[in-house]
Amino acid sequence: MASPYCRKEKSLGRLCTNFFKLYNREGVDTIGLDAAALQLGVERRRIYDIVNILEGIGVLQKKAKNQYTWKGFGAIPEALKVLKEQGLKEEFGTYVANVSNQKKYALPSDSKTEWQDKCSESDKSEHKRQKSLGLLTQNFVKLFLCSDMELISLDEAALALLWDGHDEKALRTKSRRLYDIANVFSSMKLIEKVCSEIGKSAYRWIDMESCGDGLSIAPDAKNTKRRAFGTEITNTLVKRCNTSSTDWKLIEKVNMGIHSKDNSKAVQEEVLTEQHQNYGTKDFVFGPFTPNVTKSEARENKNGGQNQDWQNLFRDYRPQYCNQAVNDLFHHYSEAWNSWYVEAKDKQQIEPGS
DNA sequence: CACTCCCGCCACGGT
DNA sequence: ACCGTGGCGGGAGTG
Repeated sequence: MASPYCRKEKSLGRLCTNFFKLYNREGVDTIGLDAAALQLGVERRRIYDIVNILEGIGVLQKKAKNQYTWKGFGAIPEALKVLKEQGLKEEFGTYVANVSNQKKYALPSDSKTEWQDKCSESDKSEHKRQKSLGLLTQNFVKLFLCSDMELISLDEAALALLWDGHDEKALRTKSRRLYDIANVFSSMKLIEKVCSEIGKSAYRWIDMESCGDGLSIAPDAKNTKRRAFGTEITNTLVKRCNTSSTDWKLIEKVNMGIHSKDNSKAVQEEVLTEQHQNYGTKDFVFGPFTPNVTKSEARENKNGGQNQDWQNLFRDYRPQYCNQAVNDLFHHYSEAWNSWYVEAKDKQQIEPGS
């Protein structure tokens, strides 16, 4: 039912986690934005945020209108490598260093635009790209990969990447995007938030190779707040102020094919083919194969026995959660989905016309 | 109060 | 016109 508003539940980081739970598995190739929004229970606008950030690090690639190709975590290392090369060429490291040393005004605006406007410019779409979340994401990554700074605060990142030399208010506005990116990255365990005693928080890049696949749930000895991917994949659809007004009716309609917009058919098909869960009630559950695996039997990853070479994992292109329990869960779902799907298909043939 | 960042308005470009 | 996309910043939530 209408749960009370909880900001954390609605965070981009959480959404991102859910996004992965939904798509980071075998057999996923194309992602439709409508379906994603429906299944994750968020507005379309938020999907754009996630997608743009993920595209920046190679996890997704735009395929067509409304559609993205899922490249998966396996694509990250290569993307990072490219970004690092670019960044080194553009001398990102020195920029951050300057910023952190001299605080403001360290970055001559012309030299900044030098690398921000690397490619052609002048044309409008390029200008737009310069301000895009995707590019900011990539530049943010470069800061970490190309400087030898252990910790980078968002302030510093903002100064390095967004400071135009005078407009402080604009800087604050643009900085909001860095928070977005940082949250997504945190949920992916690409970076980690670290608080100094002064209360200042900064981020540390997590070297993926040094900790298993970097995307799994860490053994977590320290009090680093690493997030675990749970089993709930919808963001609660409770608005900040006004309660209710969830779209479950719409979801049901789409699922049942009685939505009246012309693109409903497409959406419906998308949902039908993509969704490996089933829903129809307000409280999202995993449909006909509700997990009976709350505590999965496989739990032998104690000593990080799987921390072998994470790149090997990717080599056979089966980037999965290193966490066995989550893996098993997905395996369970896809199995269940398969059987359910076949069953449903048969039924449809028997009673056509829905 | 400062920091964080959700939310949705609305501009813009493509169809 | 309409729709997909996504920049942007107001202001709510949090510590």
